[in-house]
Formats: sequence, structure tokens, C-alpha cells
Amino acid sequence: MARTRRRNRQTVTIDDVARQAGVSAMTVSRVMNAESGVRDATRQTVLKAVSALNYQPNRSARRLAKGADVHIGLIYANPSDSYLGRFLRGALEAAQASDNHLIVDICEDNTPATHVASAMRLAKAGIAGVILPPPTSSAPEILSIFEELHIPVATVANGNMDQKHNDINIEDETASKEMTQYLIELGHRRIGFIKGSPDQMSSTMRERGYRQAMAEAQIEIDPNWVADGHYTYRSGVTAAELLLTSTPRPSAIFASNDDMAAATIGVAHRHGLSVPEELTVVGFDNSPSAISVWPELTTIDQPVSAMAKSAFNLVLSKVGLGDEADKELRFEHTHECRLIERGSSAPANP
Amino acid sequence: MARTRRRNRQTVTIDDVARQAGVSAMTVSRVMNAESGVRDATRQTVLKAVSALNYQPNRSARRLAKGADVHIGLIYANPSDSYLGRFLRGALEAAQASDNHLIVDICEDNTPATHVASAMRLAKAGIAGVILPPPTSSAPEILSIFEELHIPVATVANGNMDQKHNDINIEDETASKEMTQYLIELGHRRIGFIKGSPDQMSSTMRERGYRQAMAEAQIEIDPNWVADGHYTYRSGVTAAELLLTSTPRPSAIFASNDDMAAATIGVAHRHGLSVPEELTVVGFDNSPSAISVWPELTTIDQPVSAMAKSAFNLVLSKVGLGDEADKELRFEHTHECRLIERGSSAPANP
DNA sequence: ATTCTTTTCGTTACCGCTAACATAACTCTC
DNA sequence: GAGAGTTATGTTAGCGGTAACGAAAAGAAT
Repeated sequence: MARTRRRNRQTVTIDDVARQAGVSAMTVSRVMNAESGVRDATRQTVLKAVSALNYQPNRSARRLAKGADVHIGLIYANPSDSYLGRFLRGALEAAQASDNHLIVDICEDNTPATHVASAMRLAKAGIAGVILPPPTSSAPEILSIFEELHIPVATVANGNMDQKHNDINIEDETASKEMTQYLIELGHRRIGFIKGSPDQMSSTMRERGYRQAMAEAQIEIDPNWVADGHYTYRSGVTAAELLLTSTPRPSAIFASNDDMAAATIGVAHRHGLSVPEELTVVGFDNSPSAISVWPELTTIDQPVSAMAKSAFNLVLSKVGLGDEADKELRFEHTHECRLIERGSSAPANP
Repeated sequence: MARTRRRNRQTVTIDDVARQAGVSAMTVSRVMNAESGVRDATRQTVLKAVSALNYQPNRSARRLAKGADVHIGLIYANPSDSYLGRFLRGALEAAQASDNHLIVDICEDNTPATHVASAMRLAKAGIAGVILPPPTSSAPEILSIFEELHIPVATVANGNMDQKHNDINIEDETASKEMTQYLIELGHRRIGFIKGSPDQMSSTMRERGYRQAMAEAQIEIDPNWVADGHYTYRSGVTAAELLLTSTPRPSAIFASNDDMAAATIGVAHRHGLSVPEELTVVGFDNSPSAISVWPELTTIDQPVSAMAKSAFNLVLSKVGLGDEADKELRFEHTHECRLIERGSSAPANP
């Protein structure tokens, strides 16, 4: 008698499926990987066997055989709750899909010291690349450490003008234009705009989108309708105060992010203006604060998961560079956003 | 010439180390897994080779050979930011250590519908067990789905009286007692207490710890010193109002969580009382709100990472039950907490 | 019908590591 | 110092998949 079989953890293996379908394991493998060169009839037979046995490929075996099993790091530091969740989901999915691993490291506080600690921890764990969501995507210490170590990095929304080549971002300009057009379609003409931080690239882009939409609709922008801001609630208060005391008063205000939009709603209420009946207010980002105000904000939602996925595939393509051409490592440098209509916007009063 | 070698991703393998150290691969494996039965001299040689080559074992190969590679799910739904981070870190570490995988699923909103969706998603992904941090640990839909599917579950702080056997929790009572003793040592005698939600087990425990410490110090508790609360900021305001208008006024207030402690500080300020000079306020949980008030709260910190680790090992032990005795799957059902001293507490004025 | 392609499928070897077994080395009796 | 009992190390055979190659079957061309 043969020696006792070592283990029997795996309930159903590729061989079981092959036997059941009357083909070789290799054919099953091809079907599972959606490779070409399998006759359709055969594919059907295999798929039937797969679902009959409820076969689930063993990822470790697959990784091992493929020689994949690259570890990609991810340093996260206090973005918003929902953002992290969505980001993580996208990154994990991309990791699973490519048979690779994601190692998450957390910076308790967003300080240089912890940045360095996180980066070193990951480096020691033997990662092949890193993806950095905001705000770590803009941390100079992290960036420089990985540059020294020649570990590829993909950043998300790092907001920096240079090194766009390895950053994943959104179509700020397009989305901003779309939002402005939405307001115009609602009948608004006097549309105010609150800018973001001047040092962030997104601010420039969002303002550009606004101006472009206005220009295309042939609406001249009164200089009083545009106020400075810094993406903070506080700065939103100041800006809104300015806009709402100008004459003629805007009938709609487009703030460059949700925090400032929330501030605008607050100021409007203090001025006795009801939103959206007397004033339409819209934001950008779909952050948690967008639904913690009343009325809830019409805003722009970012495809966070998709961006994370792109970032993952971007580093992956850099890691496996010398080896072979990117197979299915599709990624977009810029992503499209989606307008979410909520209660803070309404047609203009004639 | 031999056929071309297939891949060469792995830079340094166990065989390289074995060759360098002049031993067999098996010996290296034993050293890497800290097994007994290797002479100390040999171990040293191997370790030297390991660090010389900077050898990093291939996890996939290890998983595959060991027959580990169990997938454990984790459903998360909007706990606090830092909590999630710490929890995730612990769970991931435990997964790595045991050569298993963690699959994270996110409930966007904490509703029954999304609970069901998450649970089904994980079930379909072929997980062998689940760990549930709060608040999903108390979601009845999730619990019942996995019970039907006979998938083991480990909850963390589910706050439910029954089914303690698969819940990981903290030493509420001990920690609460410790905090009270700390206040007594500071010279406080009139110590007020704000209770938590009556339906949560933790509330009972925390109150019990408070009463026990007082009893041991032979301080009789004036009924006016104990106010009801519900773990919310709002309820904290009401409770604090009550406590601060009673005579004699407490010199210290111990709130059952940080939100209520923060509320207490607010009320104190409104009453013209300076914290901590005229009133000491302490909380429980070390939540983000603990450091977003001024002065920052002295509070109790939970070992979130350790609890996650325990939860992971707990499910693991349930999963691998029939096979073999738990090797190193150590876990604690209850964890000790740590008192964090910040600015909101000071010695009592004579 | 025969030969040449192309497509479809099977065979073999191996990914990197470890369980189980085999063997060698070393200790300890008496 | 031979035999028995331990302890330390090596050997072999997989774990469950897939890359590379080859062979058979199906089409296309002569």
C-alpha cells in the first residue's frame, strides 16, 4: 500500500474536475484562466463540471506555479472612513485578480516620523511596489525612501503638478464642467464658485472646468462670484459670506469640495436663505460630510475603488517590467466621476 | 541543454540558503519554522546564510505545502477610522503568521440589506470562517446566515450577553475599576459616574467596576453621583448637567465612554468650570473624540490589534478542529486594557 | 486523396516548500 | 565498546497548479 496521503485539506482539486469532465487538468486550467484555444463544447463541459463540484482554484498553488506572488504595499493614514473602505476593496480585488498580495500598513498619525516608520516596515517585508492613497501620496519622506530603494510607487490623487506619470487621478476638469452644466440646465445663471487650495492641482482643474462650462454657455462671470478657499470648512465660511453679500447675489454656489459646500449651507441658513429654494449649493468629492448636512449635498462622486485598482495595476506593470508585456494590466491614469443629485440643488427661481 | 527554466521570479530560494550553509533544504525549513531538533551551531550557520542572502520564504509555497491557505472573512461597517486601522493590522498579522488569508468585505452602510449582501459575497468566495468587529458583530442577519451555512464566526465586543463563547472582549470591569482607583489615588472622593446603554453588556460591567473600586476604598456612593446615559454625546450632556448641578458637586466625573466625557467637558465649560483644575473628567475607549477635545481626555485604551488577532486565531481553531490540536493558536477571550493619562485629569483640590 | 497549417488538447516537468520516512550521529548504559 | 535509546540531518514525494512542448484532430490548400 502506498504511503498515507499527506493532507486532504483541499476538498476538490483541478484533477477532480478534469476527471469529471473527461479532459486533462491542463484543459481545465485553460478554461479557468479564460485562455483561447479551447473548443466551445469542451469549455461548456468543463464549466459544468466546475459548478457541479463547486470547484474553487487554490490561489497559493496558482501563484506558485505562475511565479506571481508579488507583494504590494499600501500605506494608509487617516483618510475618511468610507474612502479607506472603498479604496481597500478596490486594491484587494486587484490583488486577488492578479494573484498577488496586498500588505497594508497604517500610519497612526500622519506625521513624518510615522511615515518613515511605515515605509521602512514595508521595505523590510520585502514588497515589490507600493500604492499610496491620499494623504500619504503627498508625503515627501515616503516618496523619497522608496525612490532610494528603487521600489516603484503609484500614488492616487497626490495633487502634485510634477510626476504625474505614476499618479492616478480623476477628471477634475471634466467633472467640474459637468457639474456647472448641470446648474446651468437647472436655469441658474448667477453661479458662484469657491476655489480650493492654490497649491493643489485639483483646485486649478476644478476652476478651469467651471470657467469652461460658463464660457460655452456664454455666461460672463462676474469677478464677485468667485471666492478664494482652502478646502477647509472655515475657509468656506469666509468665502460664502463674501458671495452671499455681493449684489446681485448668486442663485447657485459651486464649492470645490463638500466641506466648503457644507459651510456655505450653514452661512446661507444664518442669512435666512433656505436651501435649495432660495439658494442652490453643490459640492465635490462625496465625502461623509456631504450627507451629514441638511439638505444633503448634490456632489461629485469619485470612483475610489476603480482608482485603487488602477493604482495596483500600475505598480504591477512597473514591477514586472523587464519580464514581459503587460497582459491584462489595464489601468487609467484619470478616471471619470459621477454626479450625485441630492437635496441641495433645485431649479432657479425665475 | 536543458529546457529553459520556466521562471526566475524568486531571487533567493530555500535551496540557495541550504547550499550556502552547507546543509539540506529541510534543515533550513526547520530553522525558519523555529522547530526543535536542530543543533544550535547548525542553526547559527543557517541564520547567517539567511541574512547574508536576505532570504525571504515564499508564502505561497509554504501555504501550499502546509495545506494551510484557509480564507477567513472579515465584514466591516463604519467603525471609527482608527479602530478599523488597528483592527485590520491585527487581523492581517495573524493571517500572515498562520499562513492564511484574510478577505475583507465592506458594508457601505450598516443596514440589514447590505449585511446580507456582504455575508453572501463572502460565503460565495469560499471562506472557512469569519471574524466580525463591531458593529457587524451584533448584526443578527449576518450571524444567522453564517450559522445556517455552518461557517464558524468569531465576534469582537458584540456586547451581547449570550454566546460569549465565540466573542472576544475586553476586561471592562477590571479597566473601569482601575480607572476609578486612579481617580481615588488622585485624591478624589466625590466621583460621579455616567452609565452607558442599559442593553449593552459593557455598561453593566463598567458600572460594576466603578462600584467595586469605590466599595474597596470605603467611599459610599451618593445616588446623585450616578447618572444614566446611552453612549451618545447628547445623553452625555443631559447626564453631565444633572451631575454638575447636584450638591455637593463631584470633583471628578467618570463617563462610560469618550463621547459622553467630551460632552461633560463641554457642559463644564458652559458652567464656568475649568478642566481639570476644578473638575476632572475621564472617559473610556480612547476613541478619536478623546483627542479632539480640549483638554484631551484621560481614558482607557483597548488593545484592538490584539483582539483582532485573538479573533482570527479563534476562528482558525474552530476551522481546523477535526484535524489536529491547536498548535500555537493562542487567543484570549478577554483582553486587558491600558489607562492613558492625558490633560483632563488632575489631583483633587483640597 | 495528400500534404500543409492551424487549432485543440495532453504530457511532462517544475514552482518553492514541507510531511513523512530513512538514516546517520551522538549519548548513555553495563 | 557493543547494543539500545536519542537526537540531528538528509531523502523522497508530493501540495495544486501552470509553462513549455508535443501530438492529435480539424481545416485549408494543392
